[in-house]
Amino acid sequence: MAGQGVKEARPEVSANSRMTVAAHALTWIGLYQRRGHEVATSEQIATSVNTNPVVIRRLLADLRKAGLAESRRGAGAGWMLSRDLAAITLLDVHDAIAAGPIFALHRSPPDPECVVGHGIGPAMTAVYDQIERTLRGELARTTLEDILRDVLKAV
Amino acid sequence: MAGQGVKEARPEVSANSRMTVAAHALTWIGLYQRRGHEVATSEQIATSVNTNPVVIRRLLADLRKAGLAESRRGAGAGWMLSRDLAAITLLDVHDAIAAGPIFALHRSPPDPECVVGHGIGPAMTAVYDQIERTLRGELARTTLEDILRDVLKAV
DNA sequence: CGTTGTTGTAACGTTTATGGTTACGACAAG
DNA sequence: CTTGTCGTAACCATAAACGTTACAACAACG
Repeated sequence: MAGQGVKEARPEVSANSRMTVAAHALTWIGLYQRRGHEVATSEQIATSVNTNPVVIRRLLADLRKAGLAESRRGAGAGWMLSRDLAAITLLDVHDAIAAGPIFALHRSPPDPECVVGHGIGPAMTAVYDQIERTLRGELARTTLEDILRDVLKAV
Repeated sequence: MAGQGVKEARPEVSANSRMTVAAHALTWIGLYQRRGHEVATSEQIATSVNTNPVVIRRLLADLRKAGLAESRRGAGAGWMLSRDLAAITLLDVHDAIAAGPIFALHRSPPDPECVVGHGIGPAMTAVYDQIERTLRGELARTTLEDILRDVLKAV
């Protein structure tokens, strides 16, 4: 090869941890409430997640919009679940955090004069749509109750 | 609400178009070869995709590493497929472009002293692994021949 | 009615993936 | 030797998500 560059290996990390953190936070609140507490603070959750409380508040704000969590203000404030862990699926969480599609079409539209450029969009969309449907089906199969059971089993 | 901010609406674009462009490029080469041409240039492909030739060359370099495409240098150089469109699945393309996982765990490890922080990683990994398996199964079901058929049908 | 603890949210800065562009060396056909 | 194309580095731009600081809003409680 020509360059035999030192700087190869295009990274490949990315990927959203929002789903993980959201599931973590809700599960934490659920367990905390089952142990008799009224509300959980973003500070407590952030300690378990190992991040900043503001990150938790921002994420929980999205979950609240979706009707999965509620918050109370003032002194002694905090967060609680809107419904039981068993009634929240990972699909609910996924939709709540407005996770975008896995794949996307071209950034700028391909050449419409070209047969391939003209037809590739719909062709790929058909595949992507089917994959999204399957993904949603998989996510819908698992509830946060399942997750908590798994978590407690690992102790 | 307090702020009722003007700057809400967390964006949600992202998503990889690499898969789309890779499928587009390979399909284009395949069709071009069926029409009697030996090789396709990155310039021609870039015109159809509506991007820069270097982007195409970079992408095809990845596909070549995976054994899906070959290139010829010198004058009259260009790209060709290593095997027929019918023998290339979207899973092959997916693996070739080294697409990362859909979901990720925490950026920095959660609190291991906390029950949830300790067990949430393995619990979510189990779910994510199952989803990846399903995704791969779906991608393996479609070949570039299927894509081309769809493309030509739309004319 | 003030003190206090917590949410709500703006405003930045940082990191990372990807795409776009320019530049130029390597290479092979003719 | 000329010419056309790949191979790749180098750099900039864009965008998403995270991390952090700051502070107003708010409600319980003395």
